[in-house]
Amino acid sequence: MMKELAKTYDPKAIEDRTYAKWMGRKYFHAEVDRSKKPFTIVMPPPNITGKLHMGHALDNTLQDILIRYKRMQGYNALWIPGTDHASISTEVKVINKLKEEGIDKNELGREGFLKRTWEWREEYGRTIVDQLKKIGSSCDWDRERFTMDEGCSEAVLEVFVRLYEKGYIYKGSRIINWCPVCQTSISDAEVEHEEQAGHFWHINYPIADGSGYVEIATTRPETMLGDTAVAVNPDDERYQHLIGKTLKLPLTDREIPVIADPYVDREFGTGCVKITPAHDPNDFEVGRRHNLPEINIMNDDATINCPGSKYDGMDRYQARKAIVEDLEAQGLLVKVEEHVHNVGTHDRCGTTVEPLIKQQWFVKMEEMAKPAIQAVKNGDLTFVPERFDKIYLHWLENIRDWCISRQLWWGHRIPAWYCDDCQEIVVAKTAPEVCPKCGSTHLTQDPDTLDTWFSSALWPFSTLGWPREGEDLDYFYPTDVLVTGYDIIFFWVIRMVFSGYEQTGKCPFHHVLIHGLVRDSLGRKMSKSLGNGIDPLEIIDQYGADALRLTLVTGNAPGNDMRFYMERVESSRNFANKVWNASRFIMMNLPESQEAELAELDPAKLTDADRWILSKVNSLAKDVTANMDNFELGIAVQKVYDFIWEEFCDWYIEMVKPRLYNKEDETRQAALVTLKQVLINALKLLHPFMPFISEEIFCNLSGEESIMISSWPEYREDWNFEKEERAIETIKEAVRSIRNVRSSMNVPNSKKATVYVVSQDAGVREIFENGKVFFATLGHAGEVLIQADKAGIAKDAVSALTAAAAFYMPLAELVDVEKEIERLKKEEERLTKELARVNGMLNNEKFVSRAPEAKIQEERKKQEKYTQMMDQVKERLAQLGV
RNA sequence: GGGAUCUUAGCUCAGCUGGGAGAGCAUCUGCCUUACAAGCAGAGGGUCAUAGGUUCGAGCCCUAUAGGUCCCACCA
Repeated sequence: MMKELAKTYDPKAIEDRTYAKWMGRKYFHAEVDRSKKPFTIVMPPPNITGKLHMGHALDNTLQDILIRYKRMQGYNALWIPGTDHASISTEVKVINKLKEEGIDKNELGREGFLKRTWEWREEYGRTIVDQLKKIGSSCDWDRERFTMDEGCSEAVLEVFVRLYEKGYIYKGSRIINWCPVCQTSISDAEVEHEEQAGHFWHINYPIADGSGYVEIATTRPETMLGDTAVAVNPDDERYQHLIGKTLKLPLTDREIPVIADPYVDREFGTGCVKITPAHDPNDFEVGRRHNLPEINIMNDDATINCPGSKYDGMDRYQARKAIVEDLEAQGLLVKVEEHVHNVGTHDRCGTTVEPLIKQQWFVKMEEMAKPAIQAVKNGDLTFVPERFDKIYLHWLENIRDWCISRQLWWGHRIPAWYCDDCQEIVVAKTAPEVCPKCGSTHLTQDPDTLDTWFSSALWPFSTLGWPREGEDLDYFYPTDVLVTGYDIIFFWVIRMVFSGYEQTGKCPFHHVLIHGLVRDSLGRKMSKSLGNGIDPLEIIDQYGADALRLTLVTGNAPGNDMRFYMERVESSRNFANKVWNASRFIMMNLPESQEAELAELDPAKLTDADRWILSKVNSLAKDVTANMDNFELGIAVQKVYDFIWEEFCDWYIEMVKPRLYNKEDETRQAALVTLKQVLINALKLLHPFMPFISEEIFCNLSGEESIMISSWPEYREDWNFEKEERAIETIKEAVRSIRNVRSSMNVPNSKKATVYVVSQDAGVREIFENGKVFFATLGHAGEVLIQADKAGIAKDAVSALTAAAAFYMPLAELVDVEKEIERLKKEEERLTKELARVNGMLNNEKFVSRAPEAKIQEERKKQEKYTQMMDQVKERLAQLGV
């Protein structure tokens, strides 16, 4: 009985079953094993805010490729999966969900809200895990983690306390970015600058002594309610007389001084700047330098806080309008200019952020940034592609303190307690019983939680058991590669690096493989609001996970964005089908009873074709391995693709068919063994990219347990057959040339022609003698006659010429002499050009004296070849009377 | 304002350290050849954005210019 496979590849019938098999056999699980080298990847934990999108599919496909490759190479490969609590994003989602139920967050209270959020987490965390499994991720689910699980939370507390004790975490009243909608502080990294068309309002501030006005310009007139000075440049001769004078702040009854500060750019605007320390980061600095009062004029929801004024309680934009109108009414509005400026918005909700002065917790960055900068400079940490070095370094070299407290409930609560009696601050991993200063038992924990990235920053080691010492940490840490998108280098990669150095003394990973965004076919970001997102699961459902993975990993360079086309998925699916059918063909021919005998490959019985394809798959393994090691995954899989489709299917399988069909052929066994060997090796090289189909075929074919625990093909000297490679390439060229001629003459395949092969070179004749059969099967030849001269060949035979030989086919009734002359002329033209190029190079003394010897030899060979071909063409043309 | 990146076949993109321009899709012409029509065989199609430079040799390195995309930045 022959093995029968379905005619087309059906991923659905295979994928879930295969994944379940892998899980059942614990192939993804890794334990400390000192006899093997570890290879570790931590998964960037997807947010539990919803479903996986195409970006996740890409990110995890890349990681899975690397981890499967290393596992096959014999490493103890560990890929740690997990999810992120994503504090603010999740909190917003849950709030919205509650809203739909008519529940307000505050009604529920902190406890109740957290309970609901944990329920949310259970549900979405599970969905995400299921989706990761669907794409074939071979991560160790026994080690699945969550940023708010017990271990990660302990790590967070430990780090917070350590940094606090070291003075690296402090609480302070500083200007921070405030989101009036989310009602929380956010870090600099979370502010997105957006160019907006606005106005530049020029306003006169009257000088208190009545001697005139000072004209200032502002884009945010409402903030004038909080002005506490007007600044000019100390060197600005225009305004020397104003320094020290007092101005009447319009719309208020306050008077403010004119101060001199080098921050002011004399060239910009009027050269006079209103200073609002409580609502602008620059003004804040100026204010602190000059001990100016900081007047907060805004509530947390961005309404005006100005008791007693008509603007009190107004929304910020409403107030802006009212203030401009009032100034105009008083004749103080000088002019209004159109002005495009950058406005900071909150990356989660798009709301314009307000700089506000608040008590917050900060991480001092200066010291911790140093080793992270060094890491890239001394090569301990490399980015792929390299250009991201600069982005990383630039950010770190200009880093500012990190605001880590958030006015949210979902997240790690800040481990700080305040004594109700003496206001002492106690920072500790567990709640203190009494105040260490006054002994009071009335202590209240800080209500705030930590920035979600505070816990993600510890992910590479918290997931391995840190802060507890242990075998896992010792063995698997530091990890090897981090795979992530360029969009979170600032948020995450940088923070992991400095945290890794600070807490463990080591860089948490050696390489960062950066990928871009998956965009829609028009190049737009996939987004909910546009509705242009493509669900990876739908693609898997329709085309299979392997097709999706292949699509995501090909046709784009690392770090670049890619467009997602259905046509590309289809072409990936077609490749899967090709692999499937090639395998089906081979298995149909394998006799089940003799499988055991097939295992061994007897070099003595191999034909040129066998050796050629073995040699090809051998160098393929070498090339692909090199590409994998350089993280050139797209190039690697492209080579496997080309090999399987072109060399193996279109050439080798076609060449081998006559031997298979003839049961008496004494090289039949060798062909079968070679087919099987080459296919197995190709499947192994393909496995990291297309795990399901490669597993299914491999197991059917080899009877072995699983391809994912088989060994990665290595280059072997005994499969290096240069002579046979050349022989088969010569034959391929001949076949192509014959096909070409037949096609241009519209000779139907059914018309078999006698082929005369003419070459004066005995070695060449031998090659063709050995490959005679290929003219019949691949070139639709009848009889094949190999000879040293043109004896017996009809004058009107059609010719096909290659460098090695000339081929003549007497197709008298079909010959179109005009056409053949035309073809030969074209060839002559081409050869003339080629010869001109080669001769130009070789006649150039400078080339001959300076180019490497190998290159010169190469060109000489070409010169010889083209000259030969040219002679043949000329001879043939002469024969035809031209 | 600073920086990165891109400009290659009709479309989308590859092209690793400089040594004769590639793929997929699309187009055209033949083929249901007993693994595959999700296939096979063939063909057409590109002064590699522009201008200089380095080099024996440039899609690749350098400089400038134009256009696109993105990131960073406290010019009110």
